[in-house]
Amino acid sequence: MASDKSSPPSMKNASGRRLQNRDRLEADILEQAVRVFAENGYEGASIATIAERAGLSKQNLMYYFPSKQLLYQRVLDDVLDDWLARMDMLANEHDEPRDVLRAYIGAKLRFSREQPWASRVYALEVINGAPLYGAQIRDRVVPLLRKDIAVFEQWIAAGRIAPVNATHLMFAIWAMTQSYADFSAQMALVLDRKELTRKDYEDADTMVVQMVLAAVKV
Amino acid sequence: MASDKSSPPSMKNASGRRLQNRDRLEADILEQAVRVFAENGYEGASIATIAERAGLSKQNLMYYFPSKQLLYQRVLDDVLDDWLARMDMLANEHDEPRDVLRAYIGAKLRFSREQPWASRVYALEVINGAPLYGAQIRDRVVPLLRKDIAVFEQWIAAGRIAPVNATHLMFAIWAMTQSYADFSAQMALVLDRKELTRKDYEDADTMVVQMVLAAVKV
DNA sequence: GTCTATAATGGGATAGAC
DNA sequence: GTCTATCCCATTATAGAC
Repeated sequence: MASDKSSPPSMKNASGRRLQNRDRLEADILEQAVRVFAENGYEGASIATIAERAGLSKQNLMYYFPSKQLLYQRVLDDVLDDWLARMDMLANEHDEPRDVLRAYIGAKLRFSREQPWASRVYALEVINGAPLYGAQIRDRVVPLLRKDIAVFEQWIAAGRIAPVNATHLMFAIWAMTQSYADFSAQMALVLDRKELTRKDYEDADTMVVQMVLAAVKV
Repeated sequence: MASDKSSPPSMKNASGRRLQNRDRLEADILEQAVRVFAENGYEGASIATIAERAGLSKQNLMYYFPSKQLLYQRVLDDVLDDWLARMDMLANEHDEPRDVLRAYIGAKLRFSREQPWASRVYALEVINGAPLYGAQIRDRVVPLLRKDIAVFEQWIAAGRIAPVNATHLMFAIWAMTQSYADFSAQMALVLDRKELTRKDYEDADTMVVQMVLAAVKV
């Protein structure tokens, strides 16, 4: 096109291309934002730091995200989108409990390993009592947890797993898998390494699966 | 005493009494500080809020704690003092593994229930990578965890519990018990109550003990 | 869409009277 | 030890030129 001169460097096409470009920039910003929020908390994170890491000015960042709170909520939205997509189809009451539990633990641990910042941002929000995001947790996370707990209870009613407190079983699975993101700094100190290795996550998977299956006797 | 006039209202005696008074005030400040840090994170917490809740001016607070960072480190010191005192004598290789594990889980869960703010302040620091307190964790917490892990390993070597990865067993116990403080907001949402009850902690204890004992087959 | 400049606020910290 | 007053800085956010 002849009128390309007034467009940004990488915008070579029409509106589709422009949208793609904007999306790419937003993705860069969000990728840095989740890290900075995880490392410093909401108040401790500064727009300037996020902008600098994403390679633009803070005023320019605020052109894309008009306020810090909107950026933060978008970060949490994306965290939940990713996590819910991974965990959604796992609990099916007709599958073998053993296989479902293995898959569930595996998926949750994989999330902790692949998206530790996402896990940590979410954890920080929950620990603080979810002041900015409680409604979303109530509407999006809690129903999913309850659905999974209901599946556990159906298994118990059908005698397919040992009778345990399904709710606290879910809390236990959540806690153990989540901690490999949230407490990895302390774990690395105990294990005397700079950071957790793939082998550590495999050992974790073995241990957590072993504990859960032993508890429900399958 | 006749010279009481120039002293603070509650100071009725000599230096011993004055010290007691100062200690009392520091304790009030620290009690509020741990809550405010837990609810807002280090950066999100303001000296003014802590001072207001403790019933004094922020300038007056800074007479007792010259800087925010010193106050924060004192809070974490006290958290560790309390926690380490509760957990210290528990792991004795000569006792019955079953009893030691029960006592350990019980003590850690009790700490989550009685000192949720302490748990959360510590968790926030670890999640953020322990930027201000890593050295203390390395020097005070990690050795204790390693000692307990070593006891587990001696039990395994002696055939007193099933062969498991002792380190990850410890991580699992830590994660499950810790989460009843850190994630209680989310748990309360799932359970549809304003906050966790004593009964919830009892159910938690049952579940965690059941999982750990099943995993090590005792 | 990106830049310079700047407003406006909040919070940590200090000075000095009493 | 406590108070009033104030400084100083970081940070969010906006205005307006280009």
